[in-house]
Amino acid sequence: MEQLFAHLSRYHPISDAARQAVAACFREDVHAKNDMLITQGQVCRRLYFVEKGCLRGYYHLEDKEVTHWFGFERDFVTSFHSFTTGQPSVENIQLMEGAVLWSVSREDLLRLLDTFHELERLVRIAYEKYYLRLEERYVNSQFRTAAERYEQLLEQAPHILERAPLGYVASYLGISQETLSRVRGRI
Amino acid sequence: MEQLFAHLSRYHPISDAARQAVAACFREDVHAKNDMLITQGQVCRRLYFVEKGCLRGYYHLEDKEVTHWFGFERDFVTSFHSFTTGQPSVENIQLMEGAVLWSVSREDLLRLLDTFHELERLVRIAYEKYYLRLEERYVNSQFRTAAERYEQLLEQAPHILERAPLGYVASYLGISQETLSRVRGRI
DNA sequence: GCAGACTTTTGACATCCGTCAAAAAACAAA
DNA sequence: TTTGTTTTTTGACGGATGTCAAAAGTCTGC
Repeated sequence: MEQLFAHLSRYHPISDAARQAVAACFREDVHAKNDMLITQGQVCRRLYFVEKGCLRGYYHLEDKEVTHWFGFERDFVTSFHSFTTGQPSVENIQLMEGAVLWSVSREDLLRLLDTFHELERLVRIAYEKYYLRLEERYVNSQFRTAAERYEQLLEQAPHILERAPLGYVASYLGISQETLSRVRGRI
Repeated sequence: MEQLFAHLSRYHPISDAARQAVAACFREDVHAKNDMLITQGQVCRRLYFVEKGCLRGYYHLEDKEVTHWFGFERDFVTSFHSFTTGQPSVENIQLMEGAVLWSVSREDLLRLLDTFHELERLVRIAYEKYYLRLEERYVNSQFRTAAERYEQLLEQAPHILERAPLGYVASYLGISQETLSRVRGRI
């Protein structure tokens, strides 16, 4: 829980009152490797904070799995579309390692944002950062060769390569596993 | 200005007090076709609302221009990275048609969000929607052929094809102009 | 240490798409 | 209309990358 607060205050300071309210809403869960947090078709009702471990979000395209994000320590993860709209998730969330997660329900979160302007602001700022991250990923994928994408990842997120199998990473980068393997061998 | 309020209240209702404060901060500007709103290297200090007209954001990659978004009536546009971080913009914003824009400075906007929790919430909700849009674009670009991307655009944003030259659209889709032309001929 | 499962690499081949160059078409201005 | 400019199309070609298939490597549990 301390880790959660430490991370939250990097977005925006939190008063004691808000801190207590947050503490009352978040709950801790332990998950085993390969557990599914959310399966496609379910509604994702919770937002998760990763204290320990890692997971991935993936969807099915034709008969393949496409991993479109990884979550590690100090990341917030959820099926964002499902969580914000209440519609069934198109993606699956799977534990890549055993993990300790803190989570809050959509209703509790909205109540918190309603009560504490400072938390609404914190979330607004967090969204800004997450948006920038996604935008950067988008720009870095368009018009880049397989080799360039791999090198970019190696620079910007080497931990992904250390903790995720190549097959997942390949689809994350938008290339085939075979191409990624060859690119990697060449460098 | 009425159009701006009408659009804002689609995200979240606005009280009279907030409405007056917003009205005091936004200003109207008219721009001519091909005007540059922001050039790469400048800091983008304002957020723009498009009342009439259209524009595009693009950046340079090697010796090409890559258009990475279009803005039309009722869109908010800015160089998001520069606007939120205060760093020089990597992108250029150019008018594709003469336009009527309403804009607010970063300082005024932050003051508004500080004073009115409801506006902070409105922005938080707007960010959610913009994030989902970007995410969808991202997913729709990865692992899709040129033809699929074009068809997707034809379904989801035909107005882009009606108002932007093919060259801009091609880079927006992440393909070459020649390929887009061929794809288009085949359908 | 061995069997079975999963992951990564290697090879052969086809194809989509980018590039370069030129023609055609559309548009604008005089 | 005529002329010049910009945009779009067409053609020829090569290369990067996907696909299929099999081999090699790694990991796990008994």
